[in-house]
Amino acid sequence: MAALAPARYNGNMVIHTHSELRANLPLEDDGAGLPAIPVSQHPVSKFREFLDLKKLKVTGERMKIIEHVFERHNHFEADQLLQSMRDRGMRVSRPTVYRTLSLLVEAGLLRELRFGRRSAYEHNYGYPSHEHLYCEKCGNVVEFVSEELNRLQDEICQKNGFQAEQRQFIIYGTCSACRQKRQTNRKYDLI
Amino acid sequence: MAALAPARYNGNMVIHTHSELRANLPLEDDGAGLPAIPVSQHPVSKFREFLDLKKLKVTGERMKIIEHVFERHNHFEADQLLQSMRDRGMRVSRPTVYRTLSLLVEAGLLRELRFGRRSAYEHNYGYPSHEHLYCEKCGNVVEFVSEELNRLQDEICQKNGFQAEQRQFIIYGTCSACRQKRQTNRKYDLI
DNA sequence: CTATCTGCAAATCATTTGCAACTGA
DNA sequence: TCAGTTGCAAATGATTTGCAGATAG
Repeated sequence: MAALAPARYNGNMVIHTHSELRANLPLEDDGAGLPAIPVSQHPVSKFREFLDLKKLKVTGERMKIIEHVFERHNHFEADQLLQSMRDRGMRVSRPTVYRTLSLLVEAGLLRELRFGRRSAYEHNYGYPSHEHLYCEKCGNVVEFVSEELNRLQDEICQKNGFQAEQRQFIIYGTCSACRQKRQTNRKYDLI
Repeated sequence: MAALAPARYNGNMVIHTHSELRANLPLEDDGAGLPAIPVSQHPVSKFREFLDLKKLKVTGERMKIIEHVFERHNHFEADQLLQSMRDRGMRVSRPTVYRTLSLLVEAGLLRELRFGRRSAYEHNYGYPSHEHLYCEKCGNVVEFVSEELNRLQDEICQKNGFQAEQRQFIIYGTCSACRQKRQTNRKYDLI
């Protein structure tokens, strides 16, 4: 049994909705993600509201970051975000990226994930609550939604007088693609 | 600081509050917990077997560490383990602690947990698989067992062709004790 | 104006590694 | 004997912080 999440998270996402909502989706997905939740405000205006409330400033850097982050639905790490912004010619410093990510989490716009030692982030606004299957071989992530899990959590929290703020349910293991690869390798080994 | 709540039993769910995980606190624990699983071998002999299989050596340091770790059922971090061993006059270096913890995880004797940035460890041999409620206010952890969750995991993995190696289900929030404290404070605020 | 930001360089902090001396099989 | 270990000091790598100059409101 390997240590927790040795593979570096590669930002690839394969999305699958748990069957309570949709029966057997193909494992490969177009990357569009789970169906978006209709929200009344754009994340940017939500963030402006938050900054206002906290008496913080709406700066060019903060706006560049949030716009970049909400362009696509994917998981990313601080460093990947920085790199991807720089690739597009947007100049921001690493500390500012970290500081802004913290604000976005505090504002409820992003959710922080810990697959491994580094923090990963994903949209928390306009995107349904979901869980993750993390492949330790290739670092891919599969998302799934389970109503049953919500129910189970409510039940457990109620019994313990616990007020849940958020949860992290990650199943670590080997994805179907990597299992097949392995199977192939095994055949070669046997020859 | 953290008063231990008594173990509580709720139908199928067995709940137990563990001692606080903060790095600055001693490794004290009440030693209770979920009911132990009967196992045929002592963890130490299991470890010896593992070392043998891997052609690794049974050293004094490794034995000191595993004996210390399996004396009590509690969660601990690498640094706490080191400190607690030193307090008892056992000399081991930090790198050796880290290296041995990795081996114990690899051998299936310990399970690695990540509540925060540091890794925490708990017994995985002779102790049932369980989940955690983590209080963000006081750092206390409540363990619980849910058969339903096992079933749910199997179902999800089967549907995704995913081979689960392990899982981490942590609910973050506020425990009942801290909620009550807060309630009390709130009353004062209102006066 | 001036409280808040930003970027830089340096600090932090858990964890890991290179290496020379040691030790179990 | 000698492959595998240990402890030390130093490296790593993600994240954070102090601070001087920049900027939003």
